[in-house]
Amino acid sequence: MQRMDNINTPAIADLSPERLLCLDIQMCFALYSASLSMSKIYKPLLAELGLTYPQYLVMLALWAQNEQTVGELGERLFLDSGTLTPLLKRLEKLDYIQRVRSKQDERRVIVTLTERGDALRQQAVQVPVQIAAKTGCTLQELQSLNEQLTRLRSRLIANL
Amino acid sequence: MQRMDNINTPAIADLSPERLLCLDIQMCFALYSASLSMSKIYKPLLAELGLTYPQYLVMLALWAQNEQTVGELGERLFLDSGTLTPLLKRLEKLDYIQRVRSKQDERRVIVTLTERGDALRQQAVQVPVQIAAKTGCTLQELQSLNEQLTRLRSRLIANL
DNA sequence: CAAAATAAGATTGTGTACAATAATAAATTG
DNA sequence: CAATTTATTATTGTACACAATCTTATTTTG
Repeated sequence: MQRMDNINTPAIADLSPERLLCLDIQMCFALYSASLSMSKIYKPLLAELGLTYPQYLVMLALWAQNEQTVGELGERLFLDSGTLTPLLKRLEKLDYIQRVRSKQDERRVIVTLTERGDALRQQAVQVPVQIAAKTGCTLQELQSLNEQLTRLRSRLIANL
Repeated sequence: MQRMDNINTPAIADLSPERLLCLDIQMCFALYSASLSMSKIYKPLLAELGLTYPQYLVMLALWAQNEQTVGELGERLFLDSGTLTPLLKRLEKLDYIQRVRSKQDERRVIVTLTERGDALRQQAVQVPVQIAAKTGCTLQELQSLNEQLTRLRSRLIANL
């Protein structure tokens, strides 16, 4: 059943500017502050692995699929080379990854896990277990939030 | 009715590490990337006001209540002086705020809107209207996300 | 094939975030 | 009341984010 002319869901446009302003700001701020709080929760756990939160995301992407170009990593993580290049250089200095220019296309830089970077995966498995306890989320909440935020992100990116 | 022994909501602890890892990571990444996408949506609109997104949040806090100390702003926005001090200096250079040491307690710095900063409010009212269109959220989504994210943030901060 | 256009990363500059530390002021306490 | 402790903000250093620009390599096109 498609949505009918809906009495229970007033359109955004029908709200008073004040109410709209209030809700919109609240949601955006909730998003912003929840995201910062989340990275603070991760910080001490990731510090044991020598990683920051964005570095952890890159490692997750590489553990899921090794050998990706900078561009591919950027597409998956929604980050550009200005963010990734220095971050990847730090991961390289830690000997978690290797950066090698492609022979087929000298413009591309291929990022590969080192042995040490691959081994780190075993240690990293415990991270989300400890995080889950700290977030105090039910499975429903995790799933629901994940879906809503992913949908939101899609719409935002489509309108950039 | 309090939650009973619930067949429909398996506990986090009952999940396999793989599934937990997957969900947890997805949610955290969704949060992180949605937050970054949101600030990208705001950026061009706020640029017209000469503001960054965190600066906009500070202005919103001051429009809601003028004359706040650095500490009070930090408590509302979940930011510390290391972030706020340079940000406030930039807002001061823009002549949107004033920073004055309290006479009663020389440790405190009181932040006040300038005439220009107060006037900016009129221009800023249109921002959330334009944002709402771009987010493509229903009222339900805004409310639901706001509540969920605020609850999440509370739990995260309680566990820092 | 040479010139122009496009693509992929790197670099530069600005502005957060935040831990750690410092500097100063106020409050507490022996 | 002097010494210690605590509170408030500022400073320093590291690491993102990202716009704008640059460099180099590939692709397209006349």
